[in-house]
Amino acid sequence: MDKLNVLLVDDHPIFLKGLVEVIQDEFHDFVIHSFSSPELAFDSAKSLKYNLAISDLDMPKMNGISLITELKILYPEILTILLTMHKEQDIMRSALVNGIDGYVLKDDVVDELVIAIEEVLKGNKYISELEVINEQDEQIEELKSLTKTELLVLKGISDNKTSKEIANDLFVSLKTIENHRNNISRKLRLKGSNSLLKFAINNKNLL
Amino acid sequence: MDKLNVLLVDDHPIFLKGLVEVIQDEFHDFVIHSFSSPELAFDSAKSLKYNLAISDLDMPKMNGISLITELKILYPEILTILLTMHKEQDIMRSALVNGIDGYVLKDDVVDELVIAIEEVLKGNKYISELEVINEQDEQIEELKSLTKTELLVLKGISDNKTSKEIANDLFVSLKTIENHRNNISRKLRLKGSNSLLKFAINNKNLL
DNA sequence: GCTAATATGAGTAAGACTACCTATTTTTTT
DNA sequence: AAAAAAATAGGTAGTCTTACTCATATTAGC
Repeated sequence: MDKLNVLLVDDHPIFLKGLVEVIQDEFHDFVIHSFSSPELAFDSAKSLKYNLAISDLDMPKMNGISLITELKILYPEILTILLTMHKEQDIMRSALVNGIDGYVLKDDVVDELVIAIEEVLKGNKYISELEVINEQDEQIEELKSLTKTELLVLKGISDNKTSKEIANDLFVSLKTIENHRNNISRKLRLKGSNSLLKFAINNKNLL
Repeated sequence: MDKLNVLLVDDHPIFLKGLVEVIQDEFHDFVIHSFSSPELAFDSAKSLKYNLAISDLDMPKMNGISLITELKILYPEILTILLTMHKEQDIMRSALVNGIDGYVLKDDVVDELVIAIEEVLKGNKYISELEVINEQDEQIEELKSLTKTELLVLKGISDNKTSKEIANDLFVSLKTIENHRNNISRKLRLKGSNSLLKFAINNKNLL
């Protein structure tokens, strides 16, 4: 097997170093060139033909998908793997649409990345398994089932308002707000003292 | 100079590998033991005395501050450096309150970590982006005026426990916990419905 | 040893939230 | 137009939290 030129890009220098180690340990026939920015990586790709590119998704200025799209224009046959913190399905799907061959979650174990590289080299696609959905994620899914008014109430709660204050804000009765609270709690499967308040504070960023 | 036992903890295996490389490259007299979870790290610390501990802040279950607090109980003279994505002031302040010696942002360049280690070994404190830290937020300052038991109660509240549950945990009367809550609220100048709960959740990372 | 701080526990009252109900009006969907 | 969903509001009971007061035993500091 010939030597393969491998392009490695991550803006976190320490992570990048770990990445080089992990990959070189496993694939002795790789000639790895690592870069801490997509711009430097792309510059290098202008003068050196790469067979495989492995890039972080979230980087300043140019993101991983843009970089890989550019690289594909230069070398249409280049194989590509994206590394990311995101486990969202739509980003993954978007990655595949953009001609990415592999998609690996950053906090997965080393084995996962190795398998991904092997599969991609064989010509297959590889996508990290979706994380098991936990309780919290389920609840966030349920957020979509809330009505406009319920979301308004939840927003009020997350803004440290009492039911009485929210009632005054919305010009309705305290009892109406209490009913909304109950309905929200039922939809989100929340039980017990102040569980709704806790949820609202912890998910303030979503509201 | 004697060999130094260094404990390294990060739940991202690839980053952890990079970390080992970077540190070993620079400090040849370090005997580095790396772990992917605070629990494993702490178990190891029970049978081996470490001189320096470098840990990620955000990890599942036990966080970096808790780990380092526990390690300090075992080895009061241990030097400690926290790695984190967060540049928030309150977390940094909390780190300092908890006796952490160094605080380095994960995406900083390698040199920064090396400098941090060198400074901490000299007995100095090292904090990334010093200028961010300034004394504001009186409430968080007032945290220092809380007694041990009051902090325990506050921790319980931030862990979503009711007064009744905390009372059971600590084998005291519900009334005692209610009194502690009142004393805490007075010290932190908190007033109104569930203000203590809101404070506890919002400052969970400090407790 | 004396004093202050801490931890413990109780009494009482009020306010807030939860957890069920039922019911009417308004809006949206089919 | 009929049916479904959403918003409104009230009842009742129970739990939890806040906000005071007071009291006592233990611990820590001077």
